[in-house]
Amino acid sequence: MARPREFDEAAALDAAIECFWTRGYEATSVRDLAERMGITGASLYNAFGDKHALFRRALDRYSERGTTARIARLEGQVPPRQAIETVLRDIIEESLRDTARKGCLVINSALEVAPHEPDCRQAVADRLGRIEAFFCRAVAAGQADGTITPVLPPEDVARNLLAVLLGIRVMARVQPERELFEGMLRSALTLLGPVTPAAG
Amino acid sequence: MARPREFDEAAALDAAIECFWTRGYEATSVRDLAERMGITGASLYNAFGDKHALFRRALDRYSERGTTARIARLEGQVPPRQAIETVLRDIIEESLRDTARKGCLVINSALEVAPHEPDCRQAVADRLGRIEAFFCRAVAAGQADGTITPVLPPEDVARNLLAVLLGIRVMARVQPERELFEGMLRSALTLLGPVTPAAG
DNA sequence: CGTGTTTTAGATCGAACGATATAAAACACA
DNA sequence: TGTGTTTTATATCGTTCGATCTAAAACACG
Repeated sequence: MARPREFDEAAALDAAIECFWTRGYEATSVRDLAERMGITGASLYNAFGDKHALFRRALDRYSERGTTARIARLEGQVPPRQAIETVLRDIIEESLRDTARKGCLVINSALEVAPHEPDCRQAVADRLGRIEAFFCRAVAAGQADGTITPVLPPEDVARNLLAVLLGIRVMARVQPERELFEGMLRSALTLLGPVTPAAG
Repeated sequence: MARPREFDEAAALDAAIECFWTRGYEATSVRDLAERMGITGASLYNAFGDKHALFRRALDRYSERGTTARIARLEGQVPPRQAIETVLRDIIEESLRDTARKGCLVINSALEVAPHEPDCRQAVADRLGRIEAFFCRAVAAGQADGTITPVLPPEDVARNLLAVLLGIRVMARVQPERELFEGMLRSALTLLGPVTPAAG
């Protein structure tokens, strides 16, 4: 019983994601956002509240469609070792295609926004915790079915895999290089043991 | 043959480092900087040029006294394996004491500033490249004297160690936890092989 | 076809931004 | 003790910031 929205909220959020992703939170102005979202400043404030609330919406939307979503699709569908490797290889390829050096919005926000905003910090910590937990479950599953060596605790292997993921995301914003990324991954995969567990 | 400086440039730069380190580049205003540096805006611009030039000076000064300096002091003085472990353990302890979640200025700048400013990107890439090169030299030296297993190429081990360093620095800004940091390190050190190479 | 409600567009708010102009103050050198 | 030069302090400069006001436009409902 009122005038309807003239813009697609999802598309507008995608445009906001693009802005925050590329330039960061502080360097993105509300005028930048409104222009890229194809709406006026008044509509932006009417629909989303303020800049910070819009950022939270953008961060949440990005999170739902990022690595966490890929993990949900892979886990249980492919063997654990392959799931781990696929997640990290996809991030490597994405980072090498990322000529604008956007990196990952969650991890960019981890450094720029999270330390000063408790709710963003919680959201970022939650996402990274889920990734670490996935790695841990996958390693444990691989150890259970014999495809991953049980000499290391799955928690520690998962932490190294998380470090590799974070390392790739950081270097993607500075100097994306295939050999660097694949070297990080190769050594981490060594922690899983030989690919085919040679029986005797 | 003129009026002398009334402020200590080094101390002023330290104050500027503190500002950029804690709040980041964009969120730090020139007025914040001048106040913390104990000088007026006019003196700041007269002495340093503009905000970006001051940031570069601060980043350079920080870099000279950070991990790179510690590496220079350790390398050649202690066994390679111990040098690697000391560097990373120091970063872990520093991160756990870092209640303000400042992390590392170089890596914070890697995400916020480097993608958009070629000269900062070059400076950051140079610093991280030096750290990776140190890890590589240390692993190679350890392999040469038999204290590090030669089954992995030193380049790849160095890349994983760099990823662990970056991972610690990222998580230090979000959620510093000893078990996470030490788990990253433990698994990376596994790549070096057993501490005492058991003969037969 | 009014009435009520929300969204739109455009103008603009006060505050803060990076940076500068001006002139007095503090030195080196003659 | 003048002269030249740099640094200092104060008061801004014009711009942009995040956010809001006003009123017209667009719908649902009666």
